[in-house]
Amino acid sequence: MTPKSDKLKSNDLKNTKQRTAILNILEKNNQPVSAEDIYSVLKSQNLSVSLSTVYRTLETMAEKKLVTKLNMQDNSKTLFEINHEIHKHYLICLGCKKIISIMSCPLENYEKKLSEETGFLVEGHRLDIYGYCPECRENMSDENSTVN
Amino acid sequence: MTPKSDKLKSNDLKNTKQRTAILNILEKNNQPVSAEDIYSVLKSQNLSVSLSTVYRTLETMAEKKLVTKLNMQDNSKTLFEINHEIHKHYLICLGCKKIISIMSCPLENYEKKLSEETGFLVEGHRLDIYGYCPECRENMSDENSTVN
DNA sequence: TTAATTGCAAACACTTTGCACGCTA
DNA sequence: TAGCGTGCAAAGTGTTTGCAATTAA
Repeated sequence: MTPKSDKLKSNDLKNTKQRTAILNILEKNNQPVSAEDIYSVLKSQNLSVSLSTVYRTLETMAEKKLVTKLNMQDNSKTLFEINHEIHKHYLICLGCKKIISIMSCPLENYEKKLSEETGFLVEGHRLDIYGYCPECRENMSDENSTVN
Repeated sequence: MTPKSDKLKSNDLKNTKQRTAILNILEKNNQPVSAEDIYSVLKSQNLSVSLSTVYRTLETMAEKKLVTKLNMQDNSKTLFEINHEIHKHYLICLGCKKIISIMSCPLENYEKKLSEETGFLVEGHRLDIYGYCPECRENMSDENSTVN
């Protein structure tokens, strides 16, 4: 029994080729991906999985905490990534749209302070940092390079 | 000339009753509101403004930096608020969905550090904090109160 | 066997757009 | 009166759902 089927089984999910394939893709990506992204990869692999199955699978896996659902502020598609159970934040490049995970979190003490000051019971937070990655910075300083 | 028409004029926007009305609603609200919210208020005031005009106006005003566009992570409707030109963060109550602005920002030094460590040129960030407001905490401790 | 899972197409919610008319400057 | 702004209806996009057929356990 492969670790993948274990993962499914232990969450009361039947082990189907669709789910395994989707889980595979998520595990191979260290970047959050959209349902459509996954669907495209599956298609290119000639694995027939319908887009609605992709959505349903991702939703189910999110409920089971196998994956994490992310909505970026540009309100484009919802992104999904394997849940590594690690508190993370994201550096989002405004140039190439790359998303880089960062594991450090500057907010632990702040939350405590905030809670004391406002009476708000803090359950969690979402921090995304926007800017330009080193590669895009380089391209920017190159006056004549094309930017879309 | 009212301050409102000034605001529009100085941004090369014609002063129409629709825009004034929308700006009014935004200014009265210290909570971010959706296009639909604004549309409802307008309707209740018997001001005939179509929903598409509300969307178009908000979009235009966002371009002119008169309003700020917010997408919350639950991927519900886009919210808008008057741009106070103040760097803010939001406390979002998971109980009553209320959104509270906070003016302090714990991240200034962190951004600098991050930039040094990663080579990422930080342009900005988005921080939302989730939890329960004092009122909802109270309701929670009240075992028999109804929660939706 | 039988309940969970899937594919398909249709429905959905929110938002955007094309076009003819209206109104501001 | 020129052209920006508006209303309407229709189209778009991303996502969800109903249902009948399929498949894992």
